[in-house]
Amino acid sequence: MQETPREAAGSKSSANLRLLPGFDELPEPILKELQAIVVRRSFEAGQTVVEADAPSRFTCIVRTGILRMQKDLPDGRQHIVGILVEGDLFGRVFNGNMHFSIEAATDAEILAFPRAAFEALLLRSPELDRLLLLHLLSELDRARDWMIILANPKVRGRLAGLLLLLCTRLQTVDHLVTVSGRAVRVRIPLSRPDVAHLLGTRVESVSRALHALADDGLLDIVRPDLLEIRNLQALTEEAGEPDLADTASLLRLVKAMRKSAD
Amino acid sequence: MQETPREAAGSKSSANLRLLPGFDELPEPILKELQAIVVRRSFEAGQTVVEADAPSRFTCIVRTGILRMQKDLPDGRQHIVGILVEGDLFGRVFNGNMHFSIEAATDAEILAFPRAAFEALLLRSPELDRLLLLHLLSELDRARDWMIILANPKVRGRLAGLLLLLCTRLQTVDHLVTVSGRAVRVRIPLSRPDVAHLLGTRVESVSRALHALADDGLLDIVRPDLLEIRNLQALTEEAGEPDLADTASLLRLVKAMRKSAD
DNA sequence: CGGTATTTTGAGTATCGTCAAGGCCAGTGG
DNA sequence: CCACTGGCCTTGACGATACTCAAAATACCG
Repeated sequence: MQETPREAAGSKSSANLRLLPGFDELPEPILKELQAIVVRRSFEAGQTVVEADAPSRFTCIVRTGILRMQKDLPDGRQHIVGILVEGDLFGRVFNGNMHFSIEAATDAEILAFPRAAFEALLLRSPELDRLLLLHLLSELDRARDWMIILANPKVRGRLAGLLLLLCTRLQTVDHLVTVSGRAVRVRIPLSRPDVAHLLGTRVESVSRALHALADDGLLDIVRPDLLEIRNLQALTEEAGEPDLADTASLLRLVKAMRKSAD
Repeated sequence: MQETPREAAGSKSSANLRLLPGFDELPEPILKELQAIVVRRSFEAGQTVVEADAPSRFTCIVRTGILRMQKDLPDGRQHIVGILVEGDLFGRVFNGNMHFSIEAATDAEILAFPRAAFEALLLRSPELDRLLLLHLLSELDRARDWMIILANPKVRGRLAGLLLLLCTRLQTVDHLVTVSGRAVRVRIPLSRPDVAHLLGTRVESVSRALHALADDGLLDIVRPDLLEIRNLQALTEEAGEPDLADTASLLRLVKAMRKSAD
């Protein structure tokens, strides 16, 4: 929140917190209080949302768009350690600063809760507290899924893992994942350098791996940032991640494909 | 907790919870209640502590030894996604099963809290709840540190990152890290296959990378599992992780080296 | 339609994975 | 006490993969 947001204020009605995952189960008074302190902020692609190691004055939830979580190195390079999408939560609570900076990968809108007020609310509401706890647990699981993807020795495998992750995570987001005919369309909301960095490789290798997958018929490259996955099954095998295959959300995707194919 | 522990019971006096990080700040009555429900369990190296996707009946803290967190694949292979050491916490709370299994990498002792009782306590004690929250946050940070290490394109760099991580994390554990003269001695509590798997590579490459670092004078290999790091600075450069260098704990190490060298 | 940024392709080299053989150490049994 | 054995770690050789640098092609934007 160091940069000046393009648009500052947020009215209570503008952001219906109840629509956020999990928030619909919070008791009415807590929701009201949250509504009272929330501020909506907009960022353009490329803007810095939070600087690393800066005292975090807000706890935030992503409303639209995609953010990049990264570690900045003194020499100017930066390591991407994750992406944040709709419904994701970030910003420290209680103590400590974030060790990572956050940038808008696309134009984005976030809901910010002033930290002090949020923490006070957290202490008073076990439900909110529990919501946060559960969110952190799933976040942790996802970080470990990343580790598995990154531990794949071949770029092809890591790329396949990334694509599957995008399929499962971006399903509910915008129109990034759509099922058309026998294929799944995915729009990749990251530039090639970002993808390369995320996978611990170079743009050239990403390009080659992607085209290799295309040559093998696993997917079509409609545009550099728009793919049509033709063989989800084969992709999970490339990723060496049978577990990603039976993710509930991926199954739903397959079902949607079948239905769409009829 | 699927396997039969070698030793079952645990007396209240046997485990002083106050010694665990953070626990000393809990209010007296909560500590008492925790003492009342805690069970101490021992495992031999190689034993399974928790099976993946099994309903987790305990929330646990590692007391001694080292555990391996891994994802089991249907074909029998397994991906290591992290290690747990003294003071680390594992086991789901509130909902969901762990997606990972946990095995003892060395002989280990854990403190287990029956889940129902622990969760009840969690709801009553904001302090305990907050302790858990903070723990999860730091766990998340560590998972992201892992991602950065794994994103290093070269095995040398990943290995360097692992060694630094071990230096910072195992400092307080057993006698795994000691400062002798101008060097830091590290005992690696993992077999070569485990290290290779963790770094997404093969044992041969680990061996070569390690000996390459030794040839360049960054470290000495006393025994395959016992290293003497001679140039911490150069190692951080290999890891491409300047941030690991100014970790408070690493600085303490350097200071200890200076003092020891005098 | 031109100019810029991004992506792709190409060629050469370094690194890594793979397979196979060799060395080291601890435990076993003569 | 010493040979034998099996597990781990290391070394060597070769092919596959990926990184590097350079150039071309494509997409993007005015």
